[in-house]
Amino acid sequence: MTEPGSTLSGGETGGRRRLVSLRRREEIISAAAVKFAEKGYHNVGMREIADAMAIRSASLYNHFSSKEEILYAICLRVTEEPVRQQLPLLDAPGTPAGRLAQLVRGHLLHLAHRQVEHLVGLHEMAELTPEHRDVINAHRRHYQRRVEDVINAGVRTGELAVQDVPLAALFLLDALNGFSRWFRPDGPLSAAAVADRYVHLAIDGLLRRQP
Amino acid sequence: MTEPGSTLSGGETGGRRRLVSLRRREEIISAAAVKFAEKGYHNVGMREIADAMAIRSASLYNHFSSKEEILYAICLRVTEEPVRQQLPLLDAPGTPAGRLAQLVRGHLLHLAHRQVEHLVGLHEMAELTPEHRDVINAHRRHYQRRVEDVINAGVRTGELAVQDVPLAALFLLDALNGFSRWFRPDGPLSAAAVADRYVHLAIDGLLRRQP
DNA sequence: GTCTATAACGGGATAGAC
DNA sequence: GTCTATCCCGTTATAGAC
Repeated sequence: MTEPGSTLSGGETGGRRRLVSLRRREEIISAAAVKFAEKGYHNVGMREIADAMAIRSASLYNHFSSKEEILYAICLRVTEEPVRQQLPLLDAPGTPAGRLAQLVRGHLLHLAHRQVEHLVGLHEMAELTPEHRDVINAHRRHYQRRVEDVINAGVRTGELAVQDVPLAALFLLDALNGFSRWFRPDGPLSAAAVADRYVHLAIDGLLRRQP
Repeated sequence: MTEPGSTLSGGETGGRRRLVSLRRREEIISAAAVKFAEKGYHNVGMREIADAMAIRSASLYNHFSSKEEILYAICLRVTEEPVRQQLPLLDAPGTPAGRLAQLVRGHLLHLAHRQVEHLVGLHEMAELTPEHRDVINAHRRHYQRRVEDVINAGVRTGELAVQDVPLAALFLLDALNGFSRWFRPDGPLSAAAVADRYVHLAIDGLLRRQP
């Protein structure tokens, strides 16, 4: 009645049932992400994650079949979620440069919104199983490809001037993702303020829009 | 006679003695860096590092007092060494933009030359003791500060046009450092070829030299 | 779904002979 | 400086009661 198999994680094939259990999963993911970001994946035990939830470590195995599954869920949040939430910005109306500007902005805001998860996802990739790592890398490559596509579109319309598009995309995405490592919500600039300036640096500078 | 205290690591205060022992240290650092980059710091045991050197794990403690000291030595290679070897490029003759271009090139070549060490240094910072982490961060900040300085100099001469210099420096350095994560020596572009294009993207694009 | 209790394992580090 | 042998501790994960 209360749903068996809730420890099975990956597929998420089912439908609308198991509401409470899903909530619990999300809470565990968030709590674990904070700890992992703070101290590193291997310096956080299941006991410590459980402590943050005020339960015992054994109880975590009702929601995840292993510690690695928790890490995998965190990594999905910062790869699959941007694919679903940010990439549609590239299909909106507007010129390629304008759509790319919106993506850059959305990308940075997502990095700020899910900062701890991004920190974990960037640093702990090596701890995933090869199968899970492949899935994560596929999401990343998909995202990167779409960025290359819109830059190419901008080059065709003459809005952008880039010689080596894949290389420029790498340059850009590395610059953006670095943001999650140094941004502090209580710092002098808000995420939105940084986003404004990064959009200007990237579009008007790096990729050179012709006026 | 053969030097006591060779297990003491940090200071490096001494002079010219202990030649053999230093060689051994360097070999251990290199071997460990390869393993750490491959599998992650916590997935490599002292036994595995020792295996790569064809000695027993206990013998490693004649050269380093702990596993963390090995990691610290790796991190120094990619923070202290660039400060010593790359920053002098900023004191060479030439315009600010020209000197910065040489630094960008030298930075990327160093990232390629010491790629495994950079991968470790970027990913395993959390495993250092707070004291060691402070030293590493001080080197990083020093390097970053010098980059800001040369950009400021370029702005003053009118060669460069940048509104928020610290932010542009972060953008640039994040883009450059990302290179070590995706570069493959056996890939289509050599490190020098990437460096050429990155110099162009950074100086002529991002920071906009006036012709 | 959570608990107590514990199994099973591997890690870093040390002692002391040579 | 390297060896053999071992200590000591923390880890993930499981068993089975409630």
